[in-house]
Amino acid sequence: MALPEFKIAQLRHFVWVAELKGFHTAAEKACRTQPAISLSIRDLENKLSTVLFEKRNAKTSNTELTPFGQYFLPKAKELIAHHDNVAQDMALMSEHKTGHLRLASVPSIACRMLPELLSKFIADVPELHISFYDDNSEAVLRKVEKQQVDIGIASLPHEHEHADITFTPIWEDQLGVVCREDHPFAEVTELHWKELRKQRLIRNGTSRLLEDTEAEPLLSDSQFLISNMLSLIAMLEEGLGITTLPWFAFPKNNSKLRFIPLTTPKIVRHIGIVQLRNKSLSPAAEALASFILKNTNQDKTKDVESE
Amino acid sequence: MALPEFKIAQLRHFVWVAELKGFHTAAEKACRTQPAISLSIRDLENKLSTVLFEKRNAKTSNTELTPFGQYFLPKAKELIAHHDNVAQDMALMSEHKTGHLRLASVPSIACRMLPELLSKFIADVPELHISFYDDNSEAVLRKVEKQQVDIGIASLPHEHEHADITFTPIWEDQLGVVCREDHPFAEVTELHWKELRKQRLIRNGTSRLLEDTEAEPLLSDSQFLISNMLSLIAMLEEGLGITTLPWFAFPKNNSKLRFIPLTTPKIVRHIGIVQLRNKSLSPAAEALASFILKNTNQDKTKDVESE
DNA sequence: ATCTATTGATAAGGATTCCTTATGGCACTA
DNA sequence: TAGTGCCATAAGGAATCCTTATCAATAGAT
Repeated sequence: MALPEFKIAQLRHFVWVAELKGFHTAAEKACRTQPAISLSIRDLENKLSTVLFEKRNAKTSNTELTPFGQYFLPKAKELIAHHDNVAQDMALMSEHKTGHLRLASVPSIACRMLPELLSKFIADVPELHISFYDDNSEAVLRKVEKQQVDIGIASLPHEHEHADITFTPIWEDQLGVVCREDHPFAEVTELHWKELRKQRLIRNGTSRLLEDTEAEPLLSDSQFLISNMLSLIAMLEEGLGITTLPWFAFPKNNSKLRFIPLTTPKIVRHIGIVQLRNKSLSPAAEALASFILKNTNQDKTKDVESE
Repeated sequence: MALPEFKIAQLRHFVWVAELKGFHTAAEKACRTQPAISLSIRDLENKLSTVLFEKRNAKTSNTELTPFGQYFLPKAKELIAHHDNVAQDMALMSEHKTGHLRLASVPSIACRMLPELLSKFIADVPELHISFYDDNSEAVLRKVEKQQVDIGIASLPHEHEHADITFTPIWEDQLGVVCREDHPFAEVTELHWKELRKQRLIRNGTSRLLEDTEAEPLLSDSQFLISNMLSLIAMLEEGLGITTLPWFAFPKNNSKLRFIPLTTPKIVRHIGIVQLRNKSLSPAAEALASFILKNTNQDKTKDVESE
């Protein structure tokens, strides 16, 4: 005979009848009528081709298990417990309350936007584990492609258009000039690239944003390249020169430095969420993506213009 | 939301689709049509409120799991395995191929009938564990009452009628006289109790069967009481005297001794299966009981008369 | 490019299962 | 001997499952 296939509800009914010693109380607990429980138990007995409960001709009016039923009871309970564990686990998982979320982001967003976003996001999901990596855009994209990360935050260079990657733009990050507060530029509100030619310009990791723009000549003018951001800031504070930075990379609350938008050319990099095309996100990643989307839509451009 | 309740078949479908990488092959394996599998999976996805399989716009035409599905797969497999373990175990149990059977019997049946019966019974149930006890009828009954034993083989004294015990008679065991082959009785085919009065009668554990019969005076005539059966036989072989024994207690294949039925009074003890009333037997015990019944019905009386 | 074969999704109907209300039978109680 | 509490049974409706038939999309072949 083929192995029977138990239904979880059926097993629950059995356990309840056994433990509450009665069909009526079990029916109550199961939110069913008593005949439903009767049929359920009978079906189970047929599957096992054995009787589970003694016939009630005993003096005690309680329904009692047969030896076979006693043998079955603990196993049924274990099976139910196992099922419920899995069900609960999967429910938590699909409500992204648990699981593992791997995230990579470019440093500027990581410093400026993510701290607040992530702390809000994880506020009500204490069981969710998050692995975070920060790196430049290409590295972030690479991690996404290699599935080392579930979701990435980066800008999308043109050479990546071909890849199996979906890009959802979120932030617009405008390039500007950074100088010390006592620099003549500190007082102006916008700058033309040609105004920079007389200045001592320090290149940095973000300088290649100037490539393919009319301001490209600045790159060859430049004498310095400082790729480490902390060193760069220190040099700028020292008055060694000026540099160009995207707004998000400009350190927040820095009192010694000023950020002046570059208006000609206006260079904007679009930063957004990067994920593998044709691959669904885990519920947690999905939740984070929509959370970011929801919590940034309204101030997408304001962030750039304000302050 | 209440926890979802998975169906085992549904989980199987999921695992098959995942492992065979396709709905059609899974449907084949499940002996269902492809739409059935589609619906089954969709139902599961609704329960989990998540998608399990990537949409098939990928270049590879194989259906692939989502990360969530990958996380679910091993758990689903474990749950199915657990279920099947229990189902298999219970199936074996209900076919009495496994489990534990505790049996007590009076020694005569234990020696004369059970060896053959049990060896036949266990021939095709190698996983069944049997615990066997032999003792006199009262002790057997006590073990049954105390549920130290699932089933007993004994005769039912009158003082036990009241108890919660069911008795199914199987064998009729006739009392007879045992003497050495060179004794004058050895040649006769039946005896009257009065013929024993001139003999040296040895009492034994079974002698109380004579109580409440017209042959009761024999008990007070008797000079010896030997309760150990082996010693008793040795004494008889030595020609020390004669005794009364039920036929089943008379050692099989003993060439020195003879058994002569006592015809007046004809004393018969009924031996049968003893079990607790209102308590079902385990499948193994049930099987043994009906096995014994089936394999002894036809020669119930023949055993007593023959040889 | 068109055709074909294969894949999964969808719709509609029938079959099955599940659960309900109503009722029956049995044992214990008063 | 009627009453009460328990489970079993019967019959009908509701929900579920599974089928056939069809669609839509893709990949490979001609």
